[in-house]
Amino acid sequence: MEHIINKYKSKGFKLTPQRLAILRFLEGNTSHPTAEAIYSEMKKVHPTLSFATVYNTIQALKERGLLSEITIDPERKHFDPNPAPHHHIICTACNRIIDVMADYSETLTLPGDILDQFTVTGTHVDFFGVCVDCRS
Amino acid sequence: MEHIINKYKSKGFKLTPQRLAILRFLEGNTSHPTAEAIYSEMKKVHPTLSFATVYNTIQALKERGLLSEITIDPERKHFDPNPAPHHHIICTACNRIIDVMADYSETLTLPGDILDQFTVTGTHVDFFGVCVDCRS
DNA sequence: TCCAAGATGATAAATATTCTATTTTAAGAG
DNA sequence: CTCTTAAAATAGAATATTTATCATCTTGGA
Repeated sequence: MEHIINKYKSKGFKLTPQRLAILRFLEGNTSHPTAEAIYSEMKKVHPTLSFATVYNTIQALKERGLLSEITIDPERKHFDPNPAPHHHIICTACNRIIDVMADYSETLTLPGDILDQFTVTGTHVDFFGVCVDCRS
Repeated sequence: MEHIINKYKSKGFKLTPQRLAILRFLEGNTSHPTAEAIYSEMKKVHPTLSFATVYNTIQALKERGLLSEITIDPERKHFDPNPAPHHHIICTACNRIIDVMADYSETLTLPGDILDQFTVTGTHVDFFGVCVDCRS
């Protein structure tokens, strides 16, 4: 846990117990939690935690490029603490989101007329499907 | 305009003036409006229109596969009346969304472990960039 | 140990969307 | 053309999500 403290202190985070709990929860987390999921999980450890603190921490992480918003689920935003570029697949039945670790950057070329209009800064692929658990 | 009436009647739509105005506004519309944009545009023609009617019509169109939700903009949902599969690029400065008419279906192959877990039903590519107007 | 910047938490507010109940209307039957 | 009924429209309340405000408290460096 020491390395987490150093990691975020070096990024300019002031580390309070609440914030540290959130950072530890997110570290290496591949469950793509919603703000609500983070909040209710943290409530167990810090019952006085407020939603504002969750959103503040999310905001601080986003500003430093350590967390990204996932919009694949139209119902609500999910968050992903993995800064490595990757994609996602969502089960349209249970809304579970799984990482898709593949690099499509070479194949996703834009039509010429759009290349003239835009300077591209990023790409993200959303896959939709039904997972084995929901197929039965 | 006759063909719009027939098109939607044959799909089981009860055509009220408000609904018809929304359908005409969306027909061939590539501006990817938000619910708010549809509402304020329709207000000009039907001042008594309520937001519920906008959402009801959106819902009815979605159920019939004639409208899809676009989640590329984390701020709000946009809607696209083009049922043909395609992708989008958003300007991260002005939030303008443009269609990307390209077929990547051959190149977007999933890693084997995910193919075992999911039956894929669809794919959508989000491109992020800055448009010429915002670059200056 | 002290201080200032920044974080917390309660609350209010803004935004987006859905729901409820009532009134109105479209469209087919007769 | 009128009647009937299912569906749609409306207003407004309700819910959910996210942001803002502000007084209080805490972290971390001087």
